[in-house]
Amino acid sequence: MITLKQLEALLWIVELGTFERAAAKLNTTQSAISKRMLELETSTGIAIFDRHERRAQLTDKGDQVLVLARQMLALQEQIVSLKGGENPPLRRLRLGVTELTAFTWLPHLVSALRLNYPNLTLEPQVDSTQALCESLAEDKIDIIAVPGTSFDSTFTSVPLAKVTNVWMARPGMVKRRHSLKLTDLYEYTILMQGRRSGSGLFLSKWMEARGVFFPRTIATDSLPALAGLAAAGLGVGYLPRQCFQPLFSKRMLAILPVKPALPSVPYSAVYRNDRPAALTSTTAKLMRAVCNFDRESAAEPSTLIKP
Amino acid sequence: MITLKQLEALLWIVELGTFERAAAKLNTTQSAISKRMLELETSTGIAIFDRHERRAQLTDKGDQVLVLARQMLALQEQIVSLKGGENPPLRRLRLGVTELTAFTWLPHLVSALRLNYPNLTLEPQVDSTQALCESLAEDKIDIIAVPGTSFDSTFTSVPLAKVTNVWMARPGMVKRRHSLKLTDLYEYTILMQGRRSGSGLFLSKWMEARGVFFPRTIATDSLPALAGLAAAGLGVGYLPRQCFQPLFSKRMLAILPVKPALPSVPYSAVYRNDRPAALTSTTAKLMRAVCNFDRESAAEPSTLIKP
DNA sequence: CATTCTTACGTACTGCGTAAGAATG
DNA sequence: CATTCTTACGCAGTACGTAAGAATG
Repeated sequence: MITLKQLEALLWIVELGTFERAAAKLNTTQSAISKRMLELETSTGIAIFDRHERRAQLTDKGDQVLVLARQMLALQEQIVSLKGGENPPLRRLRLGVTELTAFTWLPHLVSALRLNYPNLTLEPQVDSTQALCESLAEDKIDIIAVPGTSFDSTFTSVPLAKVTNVWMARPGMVKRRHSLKLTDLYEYTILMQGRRSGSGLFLSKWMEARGVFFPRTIATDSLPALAGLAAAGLGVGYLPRQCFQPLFSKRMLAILPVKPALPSVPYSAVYRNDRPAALTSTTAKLMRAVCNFDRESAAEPSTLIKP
Repeated sequence: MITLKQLEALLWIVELGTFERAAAKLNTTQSAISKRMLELETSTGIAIFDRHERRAQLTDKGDQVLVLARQMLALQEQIVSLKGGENPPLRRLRLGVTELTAFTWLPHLVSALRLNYPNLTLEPQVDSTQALCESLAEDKIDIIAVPGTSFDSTFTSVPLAKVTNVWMARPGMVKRRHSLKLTDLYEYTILMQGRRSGSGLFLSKWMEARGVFFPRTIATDSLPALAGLAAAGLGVGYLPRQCFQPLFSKRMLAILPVKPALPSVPYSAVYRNDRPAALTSTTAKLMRAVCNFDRESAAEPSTLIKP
């Protein structure tokens, strides 16, 4: 096990030239310094000193260790220096969501955040999954809610709800009411999300892997546009069930019983590990709470805007 | 004293939610984990966990500590991973010197480096002190030899020789041969190095501080130009004694016995702390060796070019 | 009352200091 | 022979494990 004491000793040995002087600097004995270095070498398995002369002569690798040791000790000082400094109160949260989220539980989330952090300035941003991920990687955004589950280890991802998509069309447009197969839809124009959207990509891959290729498709990243096209009878849409409940109840769209059902799309909240996570992690928890609540209630989009 | 064990425990507590699970992950007991955290808190003086509920709830500062802890543990892994990797052999050294050095002991240094590192590619660069310091800060150069002694703590500086400047003029140009004062030179045009050069700046400041202002001066950054002007009888030059020995012996320039003597200019070799220093630190030692040798021998510039 | 963190206490062990040993120049 | 790193050995303090206690919901 590497210890900071070992690295500190290494630093002063190099700085002062001998074990003796480093020991004096650290208020201990040469013996202790020597043993710290031996322990450092055995625990890392790296020859740090060139021992064929009895001198504190660094090897090339020891030199590289030294560089990293300096960085670690600098971090240690940073931790200690946190003691004094006051933390500026949380004031800004840049959150990124996809269009689907913006339609459904974003208003809920905003209300919940306002309750928990009255002084918080929210900067929501609606964009494609791809763009959101890039913004997060560039540290231009603090937390995003996107389709997908596995992310780089430099991020933390919290699973949210799964989004269920359904086949829908204008009532009466598709003749047979029961047990449709995917191939039965080949004669229609298929309306679905583009591949820049995470859900669209997820489902496109799933279908490709099973050899399902629709002859005519219209792909857009705008959900309202797709819904409008479907309601206008231009084709069959495969869209998230949750956000079009009002269109179903008004009989402007009907759900088609297609089998097999395509898989539902898992969403995750994702934030960086290398930033303070106090705000982002609680936001992620709030996201999970509000979107699970939503899945059960399935309220109309319009009603969600009220706090 | 902060230990890596403590930080590792902190990481897993946050990752897994409870002390219990962190203990299981680290093959120890909750008790040990609890004590590591208490010790971390007392040693840093920072409240890391919010203790008013019995939960592993980070405070804002604990959150900031976590970010730094992640970085430290990442560095630890980097150190361990050094074990396997082979170090690419040293092959390139970008060294920056001032004009004076280029004239005097740079050839010596190059020979010495060639002896010690036969496969080394040298990239010498001659520029003003200011430009060299900037290049070093931007990591465009590995080591520089410049006037000055105190530098930022992110650099290591090794003292080299002191450069002695002397007043010189064409023989017979200045009437009185003994005990000249600085004010006696006011009637002549003074030839000295510009303020972009470290030595020029150093001496200008020294003279300013003592109220010495020469009415007519010519300042250039080119030493040969100054020497040429002095030899041509255009004025009195204040220039490093070392590099014009041949002009003295050929009676083209004479040293003026001006008192008080201006201070000699200390030179240092400077290199970054945040890069492997194996090559740069030995280069600095070689520099000290060759330039001290030079000060005693005071050989002609032309003879120094031979290895 | 179950979960979860803290405290108490005895133990094992790691790291240290003293002092002697070995290697280098 | 002086300097400098390593080894040996006994000690002390630290960190740990078991087990009980306290606080929370």
